[in-house]
Amino acid sequence: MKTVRTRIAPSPTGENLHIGNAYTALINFVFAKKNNGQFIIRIEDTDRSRLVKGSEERILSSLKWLGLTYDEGPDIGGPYSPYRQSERLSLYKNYAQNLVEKGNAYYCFCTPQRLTKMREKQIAQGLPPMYDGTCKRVKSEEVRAKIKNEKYVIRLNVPEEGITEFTDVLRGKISFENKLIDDQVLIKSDGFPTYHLGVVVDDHLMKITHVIRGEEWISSTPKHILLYQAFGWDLPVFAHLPLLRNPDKSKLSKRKNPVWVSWYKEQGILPEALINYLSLMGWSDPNERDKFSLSEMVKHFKLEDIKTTAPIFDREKLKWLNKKYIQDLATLDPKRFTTLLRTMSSYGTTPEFDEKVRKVIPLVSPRISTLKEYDAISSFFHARPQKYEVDLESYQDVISKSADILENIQIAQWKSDRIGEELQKVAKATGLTNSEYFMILRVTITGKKVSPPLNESMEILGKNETIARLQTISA
RNA sequence: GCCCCCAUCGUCUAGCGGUCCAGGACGACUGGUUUUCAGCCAGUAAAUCAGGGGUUCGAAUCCCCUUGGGGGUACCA
Repeated sequence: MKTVRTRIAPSPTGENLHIGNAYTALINFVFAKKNNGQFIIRIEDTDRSRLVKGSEERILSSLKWLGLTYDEGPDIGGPYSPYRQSERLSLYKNYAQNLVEKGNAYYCFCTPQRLTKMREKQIAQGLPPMYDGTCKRVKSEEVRAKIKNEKYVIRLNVPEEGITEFTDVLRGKISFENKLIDDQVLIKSDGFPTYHLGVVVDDHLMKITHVIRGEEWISSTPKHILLYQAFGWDLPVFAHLPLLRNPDKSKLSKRKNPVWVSWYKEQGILPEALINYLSLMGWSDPNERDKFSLSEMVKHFKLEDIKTTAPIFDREKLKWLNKKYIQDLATLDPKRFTTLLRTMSSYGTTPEFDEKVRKVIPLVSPRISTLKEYDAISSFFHARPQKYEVDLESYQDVISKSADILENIQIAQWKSDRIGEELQKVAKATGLTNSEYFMILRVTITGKKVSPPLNESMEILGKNETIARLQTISA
C-alpha cells in the first residue's frame, strides 16, 4: 500500500493563516497521522500581484502554534524540494509545453481586453462565459512566429464532448459536461503557472495521495482530472470539505468575522481550544464528547465521517471550550499559564511566577474565558485600585471598624476563614445587609463590585496591605 | 443566467429503514449552593427532522420534484 500523503497549499496573500485554511490543515493533518502518513505544506505563491510580505512566515508559525506540525515544507525542506512554487517555475512550463505537443493544450494570444469583451457579449446573450477557442485554430507555423514577439498564455484544450466525473470520498460521484468546462489558462503571460497547473503537477511530483480541500474547488476538479488524464498520471483521492460560514451563512470572510488565526491567539484563545473547536466542524467524536485533544481526534477519526453541510463558525462554543482549557492549564501547569499570560501583547500586571501568583491563579482562572480577560480581574492583587465602582464616602465608618477588627488578627492567623469570622461580626453590628456590607468591602479592596472571593483575596494580599487599603478609604 | 454542492433545536451535532411523539453539547431561562462573579448541582423551554410527492408493513433515514442556502463561473487561489 502507498504511504498516505496529504498537503495543504496556502497562498501567501493574506495577513496570516485563514481559519478556513486552518480547518483544512487540521483535517489533512489528522487524516495523514491516522494513516501513519505524511502531512506536507506547499506554498502556492504564483500570484505575484496579491503577494503579501511576511505572510508565508506568519502562516507557518500559526500552523506550528496550532500544533499542526508538518513533515515537509518550505522552511524544513524534504525529499521533493523546493516546496514553494515560485522556486519551481521551469518545471511547469515544460509540462505545459509537453501538453501542447500532445495536443492537450495550445498557445493563446488573445488580449485581456478582447476576453472581457467576449465575455460581456456572451453574458448579454445568456450564454455561459467561456473562452471561444479562437487561438485553438491558429496554424502551428503562425504560432511559432507569434510566440517570439507576442505575449501569450497556454490554455488547456478541453474536449468539446463527453463527461468528466470523479468520486468524492465525502459526496460520491460528481460529474460535469465537458462542453461547460472552460479552456483554463495553465501558464500565464508572466510565465507563472495558474493554480490549476501548479497543483496538479506538484501533487503528482510530491506523490500526494489524497487531495483534501475546501468545497470551493469542486467545480475546478474536472479541469484537474483532465490534466491528470492528459499527462497520463494516476488520480489522487479527492475529498471536498464543507466551507466554514459566517453567521449570515455566507463563506467565512474577514468582513464579517475575524478570520486570521493570529487574531484568536491575541484574544487569548489557546491553540488546543481552537483546534478542538475546529474539529467539531463537520465531525463529531463517536463517543459524543465535545472536549478532546488532537491526538484523541487522530485516534477516532475517519474521513468518511465528515459531514458535508457547511457549518457556521460561531464563537460561543469556542469560548466555552477555551474556558475549560484555561482551567486545565491553570490547574496543571500554573507556571506555563503565567508565562503565556506574560507573552500576550495585551500583557498587564501579572508578575513572573512566584508564591503569590501561584495563589492568585486558582482564584482568577475559573472566572475567565480568554487569557486576555485575566488582567482586568487580577490586577488588584498587584496594584491598588485606581478607581472605585461605588462611591464609598458614606461608608467610611463601617470600613474603619472593619480595619480595626482585622487589626486584632495575629499575622500567623491571617487566613481567609478567620478573616471571614471577624468580618461577620462587623456585618452584624452595622445595620447593613450581608451582601451590602461585603459589596462595600469588596469595592474597597478590589475597586470592583465583581471580584474573586473576598476573604481569600485578603489572605493573599496580606494583613498589612489589606488594612492599608481599608484605611485609604476610612482616612 | 449556467454548472455544482448542501438541507435535524438559535448554533455545533447524534441519527446511517423499525429501539426517535428525535439524543447530546453550546447558548438561553428557572431553582439550589452563596458575601459578588465564576463554578458546581438540579431542571425547563427549544427541531410538525425545509415543503410536497413517491418506495416500503414501516422513512429524519432511500428516490424524485419544489423551495431555500452556499460555492463556482478570472492570465486569484
